Order: sequence, then C-alpha cells, then structure tokens
Amino acid sequence: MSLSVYNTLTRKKDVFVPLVAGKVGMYVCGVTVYDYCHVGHARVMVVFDVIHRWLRELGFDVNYVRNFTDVDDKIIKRAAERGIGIDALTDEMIVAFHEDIDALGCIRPSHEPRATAYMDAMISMIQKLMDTGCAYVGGGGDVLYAVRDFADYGRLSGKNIDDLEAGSRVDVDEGKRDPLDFVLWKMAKVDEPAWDSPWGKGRPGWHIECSAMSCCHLGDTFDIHGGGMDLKFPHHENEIAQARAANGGGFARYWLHNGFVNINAEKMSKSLGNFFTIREVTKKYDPEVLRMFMLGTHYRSPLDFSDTALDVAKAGLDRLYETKRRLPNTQKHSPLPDTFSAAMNDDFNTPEALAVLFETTRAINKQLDAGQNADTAMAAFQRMCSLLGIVQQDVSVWFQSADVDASWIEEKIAARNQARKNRDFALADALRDELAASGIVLEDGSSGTTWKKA
RNA sequence: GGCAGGGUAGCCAAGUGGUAAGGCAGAAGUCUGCAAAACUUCCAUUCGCGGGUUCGAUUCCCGCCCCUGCCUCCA
Repeated sequence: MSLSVYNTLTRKKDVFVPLVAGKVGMYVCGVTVYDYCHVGHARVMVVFDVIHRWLRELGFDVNYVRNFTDVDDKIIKRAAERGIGIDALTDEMIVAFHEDIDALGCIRPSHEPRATAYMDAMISMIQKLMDTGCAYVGGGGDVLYAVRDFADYGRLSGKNIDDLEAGSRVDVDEGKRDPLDFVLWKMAKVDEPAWDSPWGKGRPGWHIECSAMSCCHLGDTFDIHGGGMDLKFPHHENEIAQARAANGGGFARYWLHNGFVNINAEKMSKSLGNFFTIREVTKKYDPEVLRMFMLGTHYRSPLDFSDTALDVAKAGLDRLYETKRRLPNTQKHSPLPDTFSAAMNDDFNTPEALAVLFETTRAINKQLDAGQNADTAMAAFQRMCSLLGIVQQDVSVWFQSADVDASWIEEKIAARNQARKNRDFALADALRDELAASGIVLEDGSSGTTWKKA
C-alpha cells in the first residue's frame, strides 16, 4: 500500500516517493507574527500536523520545517502603533502562536526558523539572482525579480503571464520592467528596521525568505512544500522562480495546498474581518473540538466554520470518549485497520479515516455489551486516535472539568441515591433536574452513578 | 474577463463505471423506577439541470445553471 498525494504541480494524485529513501523533507509556510492566529491558520497547522504524523507512521524520518515571517510591512506598522520594537512584537506573537498551536495538539516541527535569522542566506540568494541576470535594481532602488526570464513562471498556479497582465490588478510601479516583477530586497525608509546589503540598507521581500530557509534546512531539492491555497499564487510561484533560478533547478517536488476555512461560504480572512482567533474559539470549545472539526473534512476542501459545526464535532468526540471511558486503555497491540491506512494513504483522507474509527467504536461497545474482551479493537482505537491527535485527554478531564463544585455534585448524587433506595422517585428526579440545570448529566450504571458535563 | 475547485439525505461529509461510508439530528425497540450512555432497526430508487457514450453513470464526455477561490496582502 503506497502513499499518494495530490500534487498541485501535476494536478493529480502522485505516488509519493521521497528523494532519499526513508527520509522526508517538508517545508510549510507558517504565519506572519503580528497578531493572534485565527481558525484559518489553525487549519494549516492541523492539516500538516496530521500529514507529519502519518509520514512518521509510515516510517519516514521527517525533517519538518515551518517558518515565522518576523519582518514585513504589517509587523512594522503594528509595532509602530503599539510603540514597541518589531522584535518585542514578534517574540510576543510567537509565544502566543505556540500556546494556540500546542493546544490544538500539533507536534512541533523539527525547525521553526525566523526570517530575520537568515539575512545572509537571503542576500546570498539574491546575489546569485543578480549574477545570473534574473534580478535587477529597479527605479526606486529595490531589487526586483524579472519574471519574464523564468520560463516556467505560472506553472504551479496554472497561470499564463499574459493572462495575468491582461486582467492585472497589480499597481504599475515605474521602477519595474514588468508589472509582475516582484521585490527581492526592499529599500528601507527612515525609521524602518533595516539590514545591510550590497544594494543598500533594507529588508527582504516576502517570498525570498521561504526559498532561502527551505533550501538552508532541506537542501536545494526536497520533497514536500505546503501551505494554504491562497499561497499558490503569487507566493509559491515566486518561491519556485527564485529558488530554481538561483540554484539551477530543483526545489520542492510535491506541492500540497489546504483549502480555506469559510464563514457563511466566504473565506475567513484578516482583510475581510470575518475571522475568529483560535483563543476566542477555545474559550468556548475545547481545542480538541476545533481539531476534530477540521479532520471531518478533507484537507483540500473548503470548511465552513460555525457553532453548529463545532457542536457536531463535539458530539462526535463525546461518543469516542464514551468508549474510552468504558475501557480507558489497553496494553495490547494491534495493527491499524487496513481501511484506515488506505484512507490515510489516499491523500490523507481523514473523513474516511474517522469513519473507520467510528466503526471501531461501535465494535468495541458491542463487544463490551456482550461481556467480551475488546482489547484488540481498543488497541486499534488508541492507535487511530493517536495518529489523528484526538481523544488524547483523560476521560475525567474531558467529561468533568466543569466549573462546578464536584463535592456539591457528589452530595446531590448521594442524596438522590438515598431517595431512589426509598423509592421516592419524585425527590430523586428533582435532584437530578437540579443538577441538569447546572449542566450536569447523571448516569446510573451497574457500578453506581457517574456524572458528566452536558 | 482569465484560471482553478465545487454542487451527494434535515445538517456535515466520504465515495465508486455495477447500483450510495461515517457523524450529527430524528423515529421505534432493548436496557432503566424514569432517564443517560450503549446496542438493534429505520432514515437519499438517488447524487445541481439537460443531453450523450455504455449492457449499466452519481462516477466518463458535451452544454447549461449556481457557488467559492486565485488573478493585490492573505493560511
């Protein structure tokens, strides 16, 4: 059974064969750290976390690199508004990023390079582009990349340079030879953070950082490059142009792009202002709910965000945790169901994988209901949950971490059970209703009464 | 306008040239004092619309309608 991945470059599912047997180099475009992450960012992190986990499960030694863009116009503007330096802002936002993404159960990448730590690499790449004639100094002093000189320009995004120019929304900059040319090195204005370069004090353009950092960590040619759909053009197109021109070919072999998170069928984005930050959402929902919500849709499809959708994700998790509650763990080992592996190997089909998990859940419950040993199925259940990064908390935490007084609940339960013993069901039901009003649900089992959050 | 991706039950969402996974919600039953949870059964003769290819299409082809995205920063 081999892994197939949808490759944006070829527009089809390709069998995944790494450059070096047993090893995978994967670069994912991270975030620009000037504000808190929203749910759209969370999707990229969760999607590639699952991909990362599955690649490791397949036995690959994965070198997973995800960058931080820690210098750009938005950062400079925000830092100025707050009256702090850009480092203070980006340091703060990186800490927040880690809090949010860790909460979502994402394993940290092997490396998380910050753009500002790679100035030399970027400058050296730009110098190579100048040497080969692909780059030039424009009218305003900025160093620009001449897209016309790169024959393959537009291949990744399926665009044709002339079509782009025809419907161009790009501001025509007098300093550019071609409106599509993009900035490699931007001259600093007064009071802006700047670094020395052969072309004067300035800062890198957005695209060059990813080309430089990916090649530094993974080599000129590596396996996987990922990110959100919106990065296909121009960001990834430009990355390819820069890296291939500078290194004489190569660069990423498989390009993976995840779909957007939408709100009312419209893309969630900063510019539209229709976004929710991860921390806003996780105030109301457990982070695992957000993760479950994302796994329920294939990573390349759009995902519509709503409270209803999160409620559904929570209900699904509740069902899985109910099973975990019945059989908290087993030391037994079991292979993954073939159907699960097949789903994951088919371009990381998590909805299909979840279906297998739910089927396993039913099988376990059935066996337990019949008084049979369910350890084998439970072992498979645990492995699947672990690979998907869900159902990772203690059952008691999941069901009982309420903002209520546990001893008060226990008192009510004791009183109710006394009433039940006296066959005073009116009183018993009243006590149960009282707890229900506080969001507590009771369950009378053969071994006593337990409670959980609604 | 150019390019790309979609339209599957009340909702979410997989999928296949051979007759529609899974989840949520809903209905009935088992269990229970009653519930809850679990289990069982039921819940799309049908996959945007119209043609075509085929023994057979939701799945392939053509046309149409609708939605979204990219073409500027964007995960």
